[in-house]
Amino acid sequence: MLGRPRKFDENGAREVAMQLFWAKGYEATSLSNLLAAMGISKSSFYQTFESKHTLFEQCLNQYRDILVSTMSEGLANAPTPMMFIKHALVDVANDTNDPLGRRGCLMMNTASEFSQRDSNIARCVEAGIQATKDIFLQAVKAAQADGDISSNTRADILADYLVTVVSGLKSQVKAGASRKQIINTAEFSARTLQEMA
Amino acid sequence: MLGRPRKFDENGAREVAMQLFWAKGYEATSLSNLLAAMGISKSSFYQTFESKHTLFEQCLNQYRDILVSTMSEGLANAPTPMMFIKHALVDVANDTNDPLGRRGCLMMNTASEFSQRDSNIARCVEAGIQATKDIFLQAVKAAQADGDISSNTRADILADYLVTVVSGLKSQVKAGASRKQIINTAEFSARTLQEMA
DNA sequence: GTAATATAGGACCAATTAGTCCAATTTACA
DNA sequence: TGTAAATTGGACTAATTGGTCCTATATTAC
Repeated sequence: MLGRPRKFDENGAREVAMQLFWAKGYEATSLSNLLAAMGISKSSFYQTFESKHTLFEQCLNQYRDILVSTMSEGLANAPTPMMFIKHALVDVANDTNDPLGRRGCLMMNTASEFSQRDSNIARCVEAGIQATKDIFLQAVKAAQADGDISSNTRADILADYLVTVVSGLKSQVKAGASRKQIINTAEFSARTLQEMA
Repeated sequence: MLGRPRKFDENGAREVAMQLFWAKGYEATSLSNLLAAMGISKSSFYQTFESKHTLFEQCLNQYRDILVSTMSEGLANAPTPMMFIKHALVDVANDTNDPLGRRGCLMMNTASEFSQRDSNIARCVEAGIQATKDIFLQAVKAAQADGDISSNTRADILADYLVTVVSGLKSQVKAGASRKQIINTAEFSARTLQEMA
């Protein structure tokens, strides 16, 4: 470990970048935006992160990791699997509180921005979605075992359904939906799981 | 009506532009892309459409109009309101057939790209979503009157739910979901409406 | 024929983009 | 003290962006 040590915190800088990409998207986040927010020089940027595109991939992976571990912990710590599921739905309503919450989900935003033109990124997003789906799948199976959800419908179908509804809710928030509306939709969706024959 | 008449079809050119914006998004569609696809010169473009931004707004409105009238006709021509609703859900699966279908919904794409930074566009998108919601609201009320959907849940909540699920399905298609998966989710969602107490 | 308009093409512009490179400086450790 | 590495800042590219403007030409109505 020779030479001058790095002055800024690489992970911290990446976190800042992730927040920016999340709020504005990849293209709309210029290099100048990044440098200003990260508080480093262009030279340091390229030496540390190689390119804007590379940094973005790292941010996307980091977002996925945080999302997956947050959900995993949420499931593990929830009183019941069903309450985890219900919380995952209803909690989206809290995104309506401040403009920052209206950013949507970085993975879905990324799918929207360029799943069509960058197969690398597309695969990354698909893997991320699959990871969240797996957690929902665990939760559904456990809730079915508990009797909170009927076993008449296959767990994997319900997991797909949950991913779809959550991403729909996030989209609606980004498009301007009211808190009340999100709560209503989320609660109804949760009820569908509980009350379906 | 003096002078030389316009050689190209203005509406046709706008339609071509809309398809491009739909597939690639606003920023990623450059002026050169537009000119090439529309088959007109830069001079004609600016004389006819004023600016890229103006043209985009026109395309967005056109998309909304077509969407709304297609849905209205679909509802009017459907054997029953419930079958219209079910079709609206399941039909999303057809978007998985060719890459063109994986473009998602122009209104939701637009919300994702810049609902945060252009309040004009944001209002336009909100109005469009409201318009589709109104059609679902009609359909739900009619289906409730038919007894195909229980009246235990307020119709407007179910309309919000439908908009959310459809936009979630479209997102999933854009993110790479399989046809089978979309069908499963769509059919389950339709069932929730029919079987909820 | 003339006025009015649309056309294509190209010159031009100012701004921005991501990215490279270099020089000067700073900081550590051996 | 010397070497390795990280720092900043600025000069510099090459390309692209949306947009303006001008010229020359074509096509119509009157």
